[in-house]
Amino acid sequence: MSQMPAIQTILAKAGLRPTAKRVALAKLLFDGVDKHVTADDVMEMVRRKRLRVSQATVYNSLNQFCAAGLLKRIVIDSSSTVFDTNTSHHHHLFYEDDGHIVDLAGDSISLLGLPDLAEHESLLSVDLILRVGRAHD
Amino acid sequence: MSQMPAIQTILAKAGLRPTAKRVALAKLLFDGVDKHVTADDVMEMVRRKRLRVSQATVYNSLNQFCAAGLLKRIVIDSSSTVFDTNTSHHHHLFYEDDGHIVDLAGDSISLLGLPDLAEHESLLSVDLILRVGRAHD
DNA sequence: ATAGTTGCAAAAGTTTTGCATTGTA
DNA sequence: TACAATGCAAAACTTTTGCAACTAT
Repeated sequence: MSQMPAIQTILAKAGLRPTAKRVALAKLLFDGVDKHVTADDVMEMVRRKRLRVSQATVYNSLNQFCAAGLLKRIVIDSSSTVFDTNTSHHHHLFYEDDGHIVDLAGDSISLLGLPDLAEHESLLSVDLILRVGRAHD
Repeated sequence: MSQMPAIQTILAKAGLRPTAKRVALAKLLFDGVDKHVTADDVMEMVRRKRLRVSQATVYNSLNQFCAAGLLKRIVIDSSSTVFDTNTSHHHHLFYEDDGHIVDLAGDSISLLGLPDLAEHESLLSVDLILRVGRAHD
């Protein structure tokens, strides 16, 4: 189990003030276990823990965490945005059946033949999603 | 320029009745030039051509075209769904600046190290998006 | 003290749906 | 004729925003 720094430290390093709501949400997210959550998932966690955090604050905080580099926004399905607590370079296996997502180490797959970009352009990210479903046989 | 079969033929092959609205929308989309469009883009095309097709019908038709394999849904940005008239296996370059999308031939990039799947699972699709932005130097 | 945060409700944007009407086979 | 397709408006959802009250530094 990876040892996480104190929540206060995580927020401080990201330049975010450790307010009550942010600390509460960060505790839910940064517990050392990688997670993939939607805003609604977080609302559900908040409800279960009987916390008092509004939906707007959940959305705002997730966006702030993203901007600060604590979360990564992943685009899997246009129905809702998923946030990933694993911010390192990696890929995703997406199970269409139940919607769960599994991380694949970034170096486990190699991509050959990536195109050259123009001088003034840069590759911001390489997003690879493997969609998996039940075999149809 | 690739020669497209008649719209009626395309729809018939897909098992869709060639109704006036569907034919009109199919003409906009399947003109031999690959396109990436959102529902809103299609509404805009409809307006420009002074066609009388409602928003609901645009959405319904795009979904029907997708289900029939005439369009491919691509997930680039969770803000809106993009439909691709190129239904063959390929990848995407996404320019964050202006949101335009460029196709990359499926065989131009090779992926090594794709994980093995369980017996009852199958790989439905391999979606690769290269996000490009202005170089920050 | 001051600048950043929060909650609430409302707004905005995308997509779906119910239902009466119309068109296709 | 029977069934599918259409338009309209309204609903459903996700996400953002304006503003007054509050809180960390």
